[in-house]
Amino acid sequence: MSSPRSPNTRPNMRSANTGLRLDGQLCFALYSTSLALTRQYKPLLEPLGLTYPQYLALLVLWERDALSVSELGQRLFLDSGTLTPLLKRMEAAGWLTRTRAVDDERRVIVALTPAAQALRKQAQTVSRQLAKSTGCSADELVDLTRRVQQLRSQLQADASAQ
Amino acid sequence: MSSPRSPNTRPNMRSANTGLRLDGQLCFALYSTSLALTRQYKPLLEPLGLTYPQYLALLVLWERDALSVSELGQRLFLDSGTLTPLLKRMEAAGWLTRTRAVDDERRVIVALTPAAQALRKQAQTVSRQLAKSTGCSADELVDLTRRVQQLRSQLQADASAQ
DNA sequence: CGCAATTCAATATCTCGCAATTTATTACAG
DNA sequence: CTGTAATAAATTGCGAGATATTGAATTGCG
Repeated sequence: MSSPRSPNTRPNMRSANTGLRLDGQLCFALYSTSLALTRQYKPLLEPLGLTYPQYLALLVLWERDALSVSELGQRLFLDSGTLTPLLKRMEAAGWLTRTRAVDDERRVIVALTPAAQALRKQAQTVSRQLAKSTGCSADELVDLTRRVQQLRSQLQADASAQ
Repeated sequence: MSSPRSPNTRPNMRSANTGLRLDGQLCFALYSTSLALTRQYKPLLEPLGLTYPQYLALLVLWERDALSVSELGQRLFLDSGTLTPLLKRMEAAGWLTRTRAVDDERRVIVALTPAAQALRKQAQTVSRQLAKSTGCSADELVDLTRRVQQLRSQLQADASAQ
């Protein structure tokens, strides 16, 4: 298979359509790499009975359990309309419980079951395999992560500024 | 906040859950940033009658028109099962035509309509606005793009190696 | 009490990926 | 050649995700 990198990609010379190409490459790079990462996770998570967004939700809840839907959404940058069906599937699979808060019945508290807590160790194996797939050193991963996070912050600051 | 050693982020020494946290941050950073970018594009693309993946397909076709479905899929890293309904919607919207190749009737050739070609100029406006939203310099964008692309290549090399 | 804000749920549309199917082409055995 | 098997390309169906819109229940405050 030939490399997907197009031979006429020259970031140094700036032609008239630089703006379109440049942004095209950045948005597309993030998009396609995120999808590639999802594909990479899939076979690792499948034996555990998890999808990739479900795994991300567990990552959050392993660090801080018993969050409300909106608190979880803040950490995942996802809407409640996205989370509700996802959490229902996870509840049906036995990973968590959804109960109304006693002090405020509008809030739904999401709490992990013992099964989900026991899963944490296996997830470490998954994450180690993934880190290997990236072929990057720990320092490279940290640096890249920080840059991408910074970009996300910028985008959100810009979005809320409007 | 640009000190080389952030005080609350210590990637080098860590306890047992290092791998899990590290990878969690990278995969999640890419995932959430890609979604944030999609959200940023949405209001800009909506008046044009385009979704984000449709815009990406146009980016490819503006550079090289008259591709087959699988060739387009190779450039977008997407399956034909994903592209077929997307392309049908774009055909219904009048952006492109889908015709069987005369020399090999298995292949479906996707070609832009004049309307889609005329859209290219407006898309440059969109991309300029986006570049502004990132708050990054052109050099920063180029560098970040290259790193993310490299990560994608690594992931795919690893995936096909299995 | 009445009204606005908050929180989640229900619905509809568009993506994504995989597996199974259909249709076309190619290879090959006879 | 010819018929059949293998291969290739696209489509279809299914389950899961994201998003926006709408709506309903709850809370808080004037």
